[in-house]
Amino acid sequence: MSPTPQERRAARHGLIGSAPPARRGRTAPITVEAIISTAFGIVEREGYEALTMRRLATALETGPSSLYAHVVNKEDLDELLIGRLCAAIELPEPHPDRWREQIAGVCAQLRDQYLRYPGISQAALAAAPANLDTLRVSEGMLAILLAGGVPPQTAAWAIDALVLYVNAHTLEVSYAKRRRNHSDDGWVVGREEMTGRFAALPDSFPQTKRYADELTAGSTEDRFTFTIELMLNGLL
Amino acid sequence: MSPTPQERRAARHGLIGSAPPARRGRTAPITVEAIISTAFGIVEREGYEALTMRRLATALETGPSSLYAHVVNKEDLDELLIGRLCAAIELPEPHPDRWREQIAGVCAQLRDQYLRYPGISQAALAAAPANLDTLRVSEGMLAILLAGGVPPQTAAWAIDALVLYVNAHTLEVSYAKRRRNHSDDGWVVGREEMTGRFAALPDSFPQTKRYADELTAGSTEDRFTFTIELMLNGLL
DNA sequence: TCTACTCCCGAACAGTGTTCGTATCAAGTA
DNA sequence: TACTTGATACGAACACTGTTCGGGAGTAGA
Repeated sequence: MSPTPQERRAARHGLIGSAPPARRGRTAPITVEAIISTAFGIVEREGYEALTMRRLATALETGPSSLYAHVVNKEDLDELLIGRLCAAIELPEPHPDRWREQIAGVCAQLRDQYLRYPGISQAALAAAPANLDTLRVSEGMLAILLAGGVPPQTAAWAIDALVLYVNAHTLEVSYAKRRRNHSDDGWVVGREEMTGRFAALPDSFPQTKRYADELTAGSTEDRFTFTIELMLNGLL
Repeated sequence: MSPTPQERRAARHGLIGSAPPARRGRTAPITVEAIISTAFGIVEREGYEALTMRRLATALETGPSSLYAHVVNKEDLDELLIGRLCAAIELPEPHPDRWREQIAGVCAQLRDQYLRYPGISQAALAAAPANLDTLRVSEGMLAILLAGGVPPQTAAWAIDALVLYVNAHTLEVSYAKRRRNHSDDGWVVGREEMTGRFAALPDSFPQTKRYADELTAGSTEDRFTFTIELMLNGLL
């Protein structure tokens, strides 16, 4: 008996490994691998919101129901995607003196991956956090922090905070970019117009008016590194 | 001519205030106020994912299309909800010596509001960040940080980081709770089973196995205050 | 050749947000 | 009083979404 998608999912969560199934009489057989790669292609080109089962099926030249032979759910597909995404993260060998830049580097890798596939952080936030691939990067980050002399309890909680922030930050950036592309409304505005709008606020916003420059300063990358460094500062 | 929903939205984003429309021949006239309050009721009882236009319409004893006379979009409705939610935040008078607890208190208020309406942080993350109500709490937090002696640029960026983390944290907690309620699968497990599962990992996860206790330690509230304090530590 | 067993997929179901055209009703005006 | 005006409300429909079911197609083994 061939594995049901549920069994595949269980195998992914556990440690069982099975041989891949043989191909059939299609031009390109539908495999979990093919599903994942075309899904990534769709997300990279059109964003995560465009990744629907139908869109994915037509990209594979088939119907939506064919996907459910290899994938339990859309939720399951999302889990596969973020697992694959985490598997691409390179974890450096922990070096006690360079723990800060090493952690920052891993976070930057995560950010780049998430931004390469816009909106996929939504799936990352919703996904079960016990996936084996996500656990791998947690393990790597934990090793770096411990090598740097961070206390275990602090390190454990800090990792959660860091990846949570990376997820949220990339999600917000993707939303902002989407809003900018869908610029049907005049709501999304540029930097200088934002400053002017802050300056034109009623007097019940004194600080916001006064520090409009600071509030709108910095690229998204600046804000990202600022926050990461901010969290890293308190670890020792 | 009565205001279209678009005009209402523009009025909310700007500073124009208009008189409420007169009521009609319904038992309870359908107003933006009624829409918001019943929407909050639905989210509080059944979660944000249950808040659909149809569900909201039937709760108001009408059809889905009737809502679009008062609300532009579902996105617009979401914006209204998080605006209302932010309006309920009490901002303390800044006290230079107590800026840390004051900021932590505001964050805790935000967290409690978000957790009271599970899943609504999703709307908060997607919403345009320039809403007047959200700007009010930003103004309040900025005032507290400045009074505490935090440099303006640091304060401005820290506020973004803080509210972003609060959003992400509450969203994750809501997801976990939903997963626990929908416990059709046996995937969601308790604390001790989580620890055991970590301990049973393959040897490629040495640190995770070794520090399984630390990784699963602490309530969600502990982790929340830890991260907030972590970020606050680096501000001076 | 016949059977068993995969894999695959068309059709349909129950949802979702949203729009269009129309009906209903209060107020203002001749 | 009769009539227009204008806003409010809503039924029906459209284009989507994820998902399930029953059967079709084709290979592998007996």
